[in-house]
Amino acid sequence: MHQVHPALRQPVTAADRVLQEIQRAIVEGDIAAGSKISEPELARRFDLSRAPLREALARLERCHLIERIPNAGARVVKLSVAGLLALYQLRENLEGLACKLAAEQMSDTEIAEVRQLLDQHLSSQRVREGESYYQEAGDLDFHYRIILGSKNSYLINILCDELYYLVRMYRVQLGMNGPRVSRAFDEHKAIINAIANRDGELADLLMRRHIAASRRNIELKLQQMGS
Amino acid sequence: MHQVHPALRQPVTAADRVLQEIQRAIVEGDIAAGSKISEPELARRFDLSRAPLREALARLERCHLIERIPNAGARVVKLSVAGLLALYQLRENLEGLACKLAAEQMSDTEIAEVRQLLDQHLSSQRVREGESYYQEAGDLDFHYRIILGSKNSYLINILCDELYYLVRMYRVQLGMNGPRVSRAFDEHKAIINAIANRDGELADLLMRRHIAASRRNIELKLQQMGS
DNA sequence: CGCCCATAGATTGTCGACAATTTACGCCTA
DNA sequence: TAGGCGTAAATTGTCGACAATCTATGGGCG
Repeated sequence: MHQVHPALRQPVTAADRVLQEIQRAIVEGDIAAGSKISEPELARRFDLSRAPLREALARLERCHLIERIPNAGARVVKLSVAGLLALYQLRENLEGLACKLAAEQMSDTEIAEVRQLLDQHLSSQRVREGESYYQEAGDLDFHYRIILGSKNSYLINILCDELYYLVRMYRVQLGMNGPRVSRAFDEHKAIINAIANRDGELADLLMRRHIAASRRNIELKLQQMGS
Repeated sequence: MHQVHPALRQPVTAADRVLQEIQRAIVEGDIAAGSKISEPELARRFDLSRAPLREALARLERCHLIERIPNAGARVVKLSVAGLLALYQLRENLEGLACKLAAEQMSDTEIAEVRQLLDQHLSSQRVREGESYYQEAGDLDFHYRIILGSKNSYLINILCDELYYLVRMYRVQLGMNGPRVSRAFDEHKAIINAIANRDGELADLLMRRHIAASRRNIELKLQQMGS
């Protein structure tokens, strides 16, 4: 039996469970962005001691959802245009690389499975027109598959474990909707086609554009909010 | 007063201190690659309780120096050709990006400081011909400056906090020496020149080649050892 | 003889309390 | 009234002990 990647490992310890709960709470804005994290309060709220809670906080810091200062506590990260640009700058590059590697590394069956996934999304999208949650989940699922397809464990770790929660936080709290939703499907299709043709260079380019378009969408929302 | 980057923050807590000690021990092979980490043993050895030690272990996992399995403990990472390739594949891309950004973001004074640093290295190299430790430290210093020059905090975090200890581990344990040492200086010079000319594309290319050359050097060593 | 299972030992995960540090408040002073 | 200082409260960091889980050894069974 081969070891599954930590990113999709199910929680076994109390720290794992509380981590997932707090992650969800922060990503969905249930715990407000910029607010202070109180260890005693969270410990009471989730009914466990501070030891596993602190373990969870360490991992939250790892995925950039909180910022800790020694002896002074932790704060939930604040969303900003500058932060979004820095994050997506990196994402464009890394997921572009993931595409290039996936074009070399993914097996034909893996590629077929991703195509099947896209067809599945397309049909469910026709039914639930404009339903942004499914789009969100479907988009993530697509990106995950490509990233895993790169077969580079360090790259997988950075994207799936360390950056994606923050990406989701921007997307959930600032919303992705409008005409982007339907276009994203076409872009996904073009990307997997390039990978199927083993054209890593093109897949890289298309993924960068895909992510840049997504960034502009959120950037606009952020600026609208700011004004 | 603005906040310094965590990468060069000095230790304030016991967990910070023991982290640095264990990091050094693993990187330099003082704690053997592939060996099991025993929490009680390390706690005795560094004369502290398991709480700060576990905090340190969490961060060691973050920079890929150990691998943990829930309820089963931690092992020091094993060096391998496959791991080296995956790591350097990522490094080429990320430091290439850092160069591109540095060409846009670094101030003229920052660039001048890096040039001064290189001159300094060159003169000290002439005196200590072939001294690999200084080369090692100097090379790291150069790369750090470029990375910090990118001004992208996520990129800085990944390279300086999460990947560089492992890079150093490969370099220290498998050694960088021979003709590479003197060539690296010239390559550094060419890279900072490209950045000074605000030619991000060239700086990117040169850095990728620089890192690829370094990889081949270590790869050779690893294969010699394996046979 | 090899494989499986049970038990004993050791290790990791979790808990509650104490120590060290930071933050908040009130007081004094200029 | 604004600012600085000292104390008190709260928070974080650390400790030692207990509970849950895994590993290893030995015995039984096919």
